Amino acid sequence: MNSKQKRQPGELESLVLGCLWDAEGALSSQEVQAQCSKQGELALTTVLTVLSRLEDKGLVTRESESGRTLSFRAVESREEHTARVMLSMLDEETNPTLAFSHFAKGLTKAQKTALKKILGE
Amino acid sequence: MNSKQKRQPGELESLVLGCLWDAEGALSSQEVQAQCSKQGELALTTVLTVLSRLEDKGLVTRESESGRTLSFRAVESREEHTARVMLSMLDEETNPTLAFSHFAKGLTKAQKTALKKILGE
DNA sequence: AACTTGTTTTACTAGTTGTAGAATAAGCTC
DNA sequence: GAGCTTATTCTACAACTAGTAAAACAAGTT
Repeated sequence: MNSKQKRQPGELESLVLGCLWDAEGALSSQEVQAQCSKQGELALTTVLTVLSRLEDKGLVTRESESGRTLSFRAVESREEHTARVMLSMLDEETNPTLAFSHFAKGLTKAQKTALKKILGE
Repeated sequence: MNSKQKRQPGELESLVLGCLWDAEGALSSQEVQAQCSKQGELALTTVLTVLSRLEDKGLVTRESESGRTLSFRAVESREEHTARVMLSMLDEETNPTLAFSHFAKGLTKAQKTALKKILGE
C-alpha cells in the first residue's frame, strides 16, 4: 500500500541524506526508515533504493558489519557538503571577489563575526 | 536537422543563462543563439524554449522593445546568483560556523584575503 | 495578399526521482 | 538440511525535468 504523498523531486533524497547527517555514525536501513518515517510512512525498499542512488552519487557508503546487515553512512558531514558545494560554485566564478561582496551583504552580523574569526586564524 | 549532442541535464540551461550573464545588457533570441552555438549548433526554437523555462524559474525576464522582437536578460548577475545560492545553503545549516570552517580551508590565499577585506569594511 | 521573420505550441525522447512489489540471498530453527 | 525469516537487490512504473526542434501562429513588409 502506498501513501503517494507528492514530494518535490529531490526531496526524498534530501530527507534520507539528512537522516544520515543527523546520525552520529552509520545507520541500518531500518534505522533510516524509522527516522525518515517521522514525515510519513515509507516502505523499507523505498529507503534502500534511495540509499543506493545516494551511493551511486558518492554521497553515501555502505559497510557490512555483522554478516547480513548493512550500515549506511554519509561520506561527508552536512557542513563539509555545504562547504564543498559553496567552494565549487566559487571555482566557476570569474570574479569571486564580486561574489564575496554580494555574499557578505547577505550574512547576519553573527555569521560575519564567526567567519571573520575563522579567517583570522 | 539535429545534432543530438548528448548534454548533461541542466547543461543547456546553464549555457543559455551563462550567455545572458556574460552579456552586458539584454539579448535577442538570435543573439543568444549565436553565443550558445559556439558550442555546437542549436535551433532558434530550442533557445527560445530554454529561455521560457528559465523565465518560469524566475532567472530570466523578457522585455519587448521594438515591436515584435523580444529581449531577454538575466534577473541576477552571475555573482549575485552564486552569492544567493551560497547564502540559502547556509540558511539550512544548523551549524554555520562549522560550515565556514570547512569553507575557509578550501579557499585560496587570494580568496581568503579578498573575503577578509570585504568583511572588514 | 503574399512573404518573411520572430514567437508560441506541441511533441517526443531520455533521464531522474518517488515509490514499492517481486525475487533473491543469507541466516536461523528444528 | 529443509523450511522460515528477514535483509538486500531487481524490476517496474508514474510523474517530472530537460534537450531538442518541427509545426503553427502572429505581426510587419513588400
